[in-house]
Amino acid sequence: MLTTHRKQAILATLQRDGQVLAKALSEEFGVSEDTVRRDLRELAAEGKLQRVHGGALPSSPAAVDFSQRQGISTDGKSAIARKAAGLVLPGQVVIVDGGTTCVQLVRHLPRTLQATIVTHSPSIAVELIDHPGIEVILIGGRLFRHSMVAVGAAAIEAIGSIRADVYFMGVTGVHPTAGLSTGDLEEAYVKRALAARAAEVVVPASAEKINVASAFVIGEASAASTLVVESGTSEASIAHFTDMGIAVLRA
Amino acid sequence: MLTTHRKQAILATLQRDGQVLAKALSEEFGVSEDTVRRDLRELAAEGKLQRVHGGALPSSPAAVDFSQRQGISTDGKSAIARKAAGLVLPGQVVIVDGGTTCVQLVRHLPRTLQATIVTHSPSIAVELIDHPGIEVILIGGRLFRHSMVAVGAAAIEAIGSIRADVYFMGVTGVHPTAGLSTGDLEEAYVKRALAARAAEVVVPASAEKINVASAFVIGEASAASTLVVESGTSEASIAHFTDMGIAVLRA
DNA sequence: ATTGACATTGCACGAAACTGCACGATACGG
DNA sequence: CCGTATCGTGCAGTTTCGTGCAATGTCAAT
Repeated sequence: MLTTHRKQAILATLQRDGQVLAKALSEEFGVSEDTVRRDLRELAAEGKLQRVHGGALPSSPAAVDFSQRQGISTDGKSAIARKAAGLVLPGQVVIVDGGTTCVQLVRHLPRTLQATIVTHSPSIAVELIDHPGIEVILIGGRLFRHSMVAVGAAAIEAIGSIRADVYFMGVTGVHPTAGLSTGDLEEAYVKRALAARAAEVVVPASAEKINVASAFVIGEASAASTLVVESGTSEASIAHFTDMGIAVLRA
Repeated sequence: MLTTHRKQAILATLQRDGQVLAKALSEEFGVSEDTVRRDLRELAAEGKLQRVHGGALPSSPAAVDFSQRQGISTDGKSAIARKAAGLVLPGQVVIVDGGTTCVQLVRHLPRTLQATIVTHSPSIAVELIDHPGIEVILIGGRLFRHSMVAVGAAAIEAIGSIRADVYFMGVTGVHPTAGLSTGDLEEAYVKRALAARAAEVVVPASAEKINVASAFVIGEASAASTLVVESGTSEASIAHFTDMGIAVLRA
């Protein structure tokens, strides 16, 4: 394992969980705690995180609290979310994934919208409390801790009785050949099941996800009928996708 | 648990409630009171809070988040919730209803508790994000708008595969003859189904619910194995329930 | 192919931090 | 005034940390 990869993984874990423990990291990567401590020290020297006894915390508390917990994120992501939200038509049945981008998306839905929203994310459900016109269908199951979405057999079974017009799928990577991917196997299964039940699959793809392949494959890139990308995305980066017949919207 | 994280959590709790008690914090974090006192002393030295006998107060009164505090009643309801939360034993499978009292309840669960919590309320699920030892099982279904809990056939079916030790049932009325009742028919069905799957049913009953009958009956009062009432509740009001063999705890 | 400079890693060992317990002191309430 | 709860301090056990050092791997120049 490359040192650089390990450091990136540490930062990703930190971003996701809000904290990391030196001991847990050493077990996860199969290296000694000394090596992890060295990494943490160096990352702290670069200002990427804040070193504390036993592990590390984000350099600025706001970084994790706002972008992860409360969903406030970059302008690009917000623009994508707004663009994607505009695709929802009154009366439609819409599936919405968990994840920060999708939380943003439902925040951009008109408060008066009449629609049915299906979700396996409690966070999404809570966001929709004050949308009186929206009927919310919650997919149950075991909650996967990191992303707080329902997964497992119960979720898959419940999904079987859904028939939706659009599915907004959150992914961690969109790659021309490796396809759509995410960081957890169980999540991949659920996303695949959801995609099978929707007439259209829309993937909000912020800049850092384009041409990236994560550990677990959800399906071919063409499983997405539409990609929503940031306005600054280069034409070359998206040419592969348009060639495959995928519609690409710029936010 | 990271020391730094614990201190942050103490400050967050202080911000939310306007005060913290050393004893309560030690139980919540699963550390000795000495450790909590040390934390409080150090935070006081940094000026982050004001140390007082028994706990701590915000350094400046203005620091208290009043908007959040409105939701946190320091009165009987909070005491009931704390008392009820204390009934949960490590390793148990616990069903938690929706409703404000139950949200309070999970907030009082120790952060280090190892347990499985089953809920049909997205709000409860979201509250449990930062309890790493708790596995959350989400019951899906159509979300009943008023109380934001899953109801309907899908919820009933999912409940059928649950087997729990305790069920914390939120009700709007507890009456000696009219029994347990709530304000919505669908909710009544779900609560009945949940009660059937738990070995013990605990009903937190704040003062305004005692001897009240709402529109839809969940079951006989004796369907509850335990009532948790406010400390000021008169002996006469609860005599009927103890006569029925229901345990009554005073918060 | 060999050599040397350099980076990376793991281990050893003393230092520092964290935690819980014991004990006496202090504050609170009746 | 007294009993109880809370507090502060000292101390020991454990965990984590930082540094020095040796072993291993990489890469380029010879």
